Amino acid sequence: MDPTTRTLFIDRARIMKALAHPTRLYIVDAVSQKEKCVQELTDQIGADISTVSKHLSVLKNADIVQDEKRGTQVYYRLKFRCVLQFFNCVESVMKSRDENRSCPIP
Amino acid sequence: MDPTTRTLFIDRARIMKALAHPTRLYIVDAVSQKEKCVQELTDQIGADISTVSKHLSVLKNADIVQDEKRGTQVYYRLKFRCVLQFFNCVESVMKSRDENRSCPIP
DNA sequence: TGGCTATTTGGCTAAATTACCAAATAGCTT
DNA sequence: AAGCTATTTGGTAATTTAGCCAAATAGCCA
Repeated sequence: MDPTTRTLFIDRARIMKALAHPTRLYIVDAVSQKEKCVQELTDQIGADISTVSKHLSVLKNADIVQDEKRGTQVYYRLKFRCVLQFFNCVESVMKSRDENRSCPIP
Repeated sequence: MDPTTRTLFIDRARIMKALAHPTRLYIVDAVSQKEKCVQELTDQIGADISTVSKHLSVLKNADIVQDEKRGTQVYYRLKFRCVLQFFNCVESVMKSRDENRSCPIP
């Protein structure tokens, strides 16, 4: 594979990786409707706040979310709405898996 | 977070994880146009064939690709075209990163 | 300034992922 | 059956990731 192509796919994977964790997918969903601060998200998720903060920084480094400091709080919101379309497709894939799981016995 | 929601996001993440690797993203792209056998993909990728085979099985277990054995060869093809839309969005995200990287000096 | 709240960072351990080699399996073909 | 080709599986070492705790930082407000 030529170096340019290689780099392209490495870069794409970097962004996909940022989305490849349940907590981070939850965050994307949560901040898509309305900006949320770290504490709010932590309450909903139920993990250590440092853990949530780190997940947020992963998403931020991938340019998937945007942050804005207001007072002592930091609010996060989704930067690219198109990420939400992923869910539709993922849902289709999950559905097909469910359908194939059925094993009718005569 | 309630257990049902938790499960939903874990399941979604399972599929995203399957897509979170440069080689696997390359494979998705490659088999989207035309089915390919393991050897063909291996030639293009330039890794050990066992490595490629394992990547393929990750994609297959996530229901992203489909395989079909013909003779001694196994052909893989994309099962859900919608996965290709991911690339468009990922490209947008990458573009925004590039734009912000420019640091004009007066 | 000192105290308070919100968030991030550092350090550490446990778990997951990846790549390669070697060996096993599967399906021709002679 | 024996040999050949294509693919998968098992084993292993190196790297990455995730989570928690503790400590550091940042911005308010008295």
